[in-house]
Amino acid sequence: MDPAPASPRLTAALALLRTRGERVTPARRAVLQVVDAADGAEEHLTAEQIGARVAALEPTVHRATVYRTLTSLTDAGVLSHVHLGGTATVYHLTATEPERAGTSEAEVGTAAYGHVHSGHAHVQCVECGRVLDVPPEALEGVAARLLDDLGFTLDTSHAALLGRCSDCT
Amino acid sequence: MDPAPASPRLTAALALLRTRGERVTPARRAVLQVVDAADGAEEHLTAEQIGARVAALEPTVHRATVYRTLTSLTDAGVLSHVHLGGTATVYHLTATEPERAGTSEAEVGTAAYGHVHSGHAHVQCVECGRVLDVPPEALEGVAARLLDDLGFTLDTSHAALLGRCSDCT
DNA sequence: CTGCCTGCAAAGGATTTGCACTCAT
DNA sequence: ATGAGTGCAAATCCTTTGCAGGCAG
Repeated sequence: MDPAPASPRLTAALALLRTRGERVTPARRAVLQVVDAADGAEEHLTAEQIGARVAALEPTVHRATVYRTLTSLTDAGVLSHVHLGGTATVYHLTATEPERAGTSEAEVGTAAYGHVHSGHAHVQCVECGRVLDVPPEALEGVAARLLDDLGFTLDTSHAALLGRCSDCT
Repeated sequence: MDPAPASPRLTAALALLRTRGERVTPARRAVLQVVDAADGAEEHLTAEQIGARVAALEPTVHRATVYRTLTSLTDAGVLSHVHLGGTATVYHLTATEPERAGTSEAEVGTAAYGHVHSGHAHVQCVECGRVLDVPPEALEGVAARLLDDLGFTLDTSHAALLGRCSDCT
């Protein structure tokens, strides 16, 4: 009856974690669960926010542990982070493989573009802070050019571009 | 005999400052002088670094004042900042008009951070931290697309893109 | 069992704020 | 003169670290 009995991505993450020789503990499970849930809701959480939710979910887990966990899980490749607005760093599960979000993405109408995960790039509104996902292909041109001209390999999903969203223009 | 008797840009900045109804004080002069000097050297300074240099230049100016000054000068439009690597925020004079830096830029300096100025976009190497300038036009494609699809107005010079430079690939 | 991971608590570093005073205008 | 700007110092905020004990493997 629970809506999300055990996200397949969460399971995969835990498996990967063990593969990497890391231990699976309650704290790590809680962190991954929180991040996975946020991913599903297209939310971008900072270390602090993750800490808060973990605290709500598993009060025995200490803040410090959350920070250490985020670091080790990222090192292990289970988590990835994106730098937003030059200020915040948000975490998400490292998408092992591109998933097919059932939703009809590609739409522009409302707010977001598509979903989180994989190689998405991000843009953030400097006014309202909202984060929008951008299909990686949107940056292909720049990426190619940077590689050509500067030999610079662009990581399209590591940092957010800034600007103003339609609501704040 | 001083190498930089009084940078025209510094003078202009001070003038603009007054125009905006802001007062010209020793502290602000010092901050602007430090930032202008760094600009000339194609350096990117964080608030903290600016604070350090101001302290060396004008020991009576308090750290807190530097922070407040950076904020007000930015609000006044005299200074602008760029977010690097998603972590650091660096300041530079707002280029009132595109200037011709005598130096042969476009090239990657030696170590540290590189470059500044007007509408340049920035890319930063996640490995060595080096910052490269990118002509704004390189992002025109993305910018157009974001505006079209999302109504998002991209600010190409506000945040740095991340990746790996040729040396660190 | 062994040592990786955790809880706790205290340290740390960067930025901010209240308040009274000073100086630019 | 008059209030924007400043100095000082304490207060925050977020994150990290040293240690001893506990649990995963």
